[in-house]
Amino acid sequence: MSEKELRKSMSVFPIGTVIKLTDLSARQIRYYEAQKLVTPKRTDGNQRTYSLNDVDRLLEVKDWLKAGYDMAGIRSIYQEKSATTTIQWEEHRLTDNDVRRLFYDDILSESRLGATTPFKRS
DNA sequence: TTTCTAACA
DNA sequence: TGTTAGTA
Repeated sequence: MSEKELRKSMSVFPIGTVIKLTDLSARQIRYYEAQKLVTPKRTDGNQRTYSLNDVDRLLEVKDWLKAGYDMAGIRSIYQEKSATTTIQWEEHRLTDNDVRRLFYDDILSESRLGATTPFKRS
């Protein structure tokens, strides 16, 4: 893993900063952590500290939600293991972009309708 | 002041 | 998900 990636994985900001960066509520951010969508580190007084990668992941989660995914669906998208190598990380990005491209039209139509119309299969 | 956990009018 | 209570 390059130094640049190490920095992206470095947990540095508190939840307050993440809220501003993602426009998600603290409630949602903590809930997504419980769903294993992000894994912030804990510091001093049990405070959560997020990395750039965590913020990026949260922003992607917002896209999945807009595309109509539910927690279970998003959870299945990222079922990565503890050891995330550089190559696996890159592949993960490509996969995300491909899927996002697939739902591009859906996301646009959702925006036009102004309302969220969840579509899930069983 | 900010964040944390737990719980619910 | 929002929001509130009582802490650290």
